[in-house]
Amino acid sequence: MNKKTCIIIAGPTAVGKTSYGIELAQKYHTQIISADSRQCFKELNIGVAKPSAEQLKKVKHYFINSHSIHEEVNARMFEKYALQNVQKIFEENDTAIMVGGTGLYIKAFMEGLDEIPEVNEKLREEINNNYRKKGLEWLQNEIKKNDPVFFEKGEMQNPQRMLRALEVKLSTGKSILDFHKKEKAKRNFEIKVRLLELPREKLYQNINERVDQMMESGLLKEAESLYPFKKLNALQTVGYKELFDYFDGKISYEKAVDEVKKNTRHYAKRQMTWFSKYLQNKN
RNA sequence: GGUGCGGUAGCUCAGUCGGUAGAGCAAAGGACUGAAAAUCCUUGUGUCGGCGGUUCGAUCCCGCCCCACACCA
Repeated sequence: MNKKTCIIIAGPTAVGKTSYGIELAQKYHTQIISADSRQCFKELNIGVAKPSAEQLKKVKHYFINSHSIHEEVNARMFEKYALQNVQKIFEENDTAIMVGGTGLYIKAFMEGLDEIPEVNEKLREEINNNYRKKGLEWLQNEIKKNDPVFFEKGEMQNPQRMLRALEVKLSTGKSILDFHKKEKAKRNFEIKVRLLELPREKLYQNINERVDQMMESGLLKEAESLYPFKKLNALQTVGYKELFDYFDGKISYEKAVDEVKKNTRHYAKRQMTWFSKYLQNKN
């Protein structure tokens, strides 16, 4: 009996994952699960370099336009979503394709995230509000008082991690770091990885050109329509937040476009760092 | 042509009352378990415009030259 296989295509933004993935999916007559934390939002189009309507017609994509910016999407949720849908693909195919640049999501799919109990919504809000009012020092002190393990080993300058650590500790009584000791999850299918790469210079050129194309395609208008939602997590996104700053009069239009290019380059670099650590070409 | 103000890290500039220099931004590297296109950490040697002079010692003082800007002719 054939063993089911998921081929994962990963790599930095603007390296050419989308078209390569579609090519491969057509070859295997199968479907694609996107692993992109922003392309899943139906309200975000031009700025996230989503596959075109034409491309989406050629091959069915899961996790594209599947969610709204008003919903909460995260790595845990993606893991479940992707596992469920990869099984669906396997019902009719021996091969499934995953395409994406969100390293944590891919890792969650491959190895699983450790089981951590749900955190009470009110507690989360309370902690966030306190942090907003009282600042980093307050957060550091709270961690010091409540979670000595994290205080010792965690990132004590990184509010996002600290906020998460504190909510976990306060709601479970255990340090988040103590949840991280479990083994990697086993999957009942085979995983192959194809890491796409380009010389830095070429990649950066692609990025700069693509941003110019996005602006020509009407990204400014798209961002304008999303401006009312700029506080949402989904819009903490390169290509939008810079234009919001322009709308707010903080920077000029030219500066905003330059910032989009620069931040996209930084983003690509972070992806490359992540992938070089967690993924190798496995065929 | 004259006067004034400058020429210091890729960019904007600070500074050294003379002992070969430092910030921000850019750039590079790294981390990463429910915000991950997020968030955080690390990294600064450069003929201090050129040539002379003074000095034990000049990027800093003096002279000349070159370049940029502003104003006056």
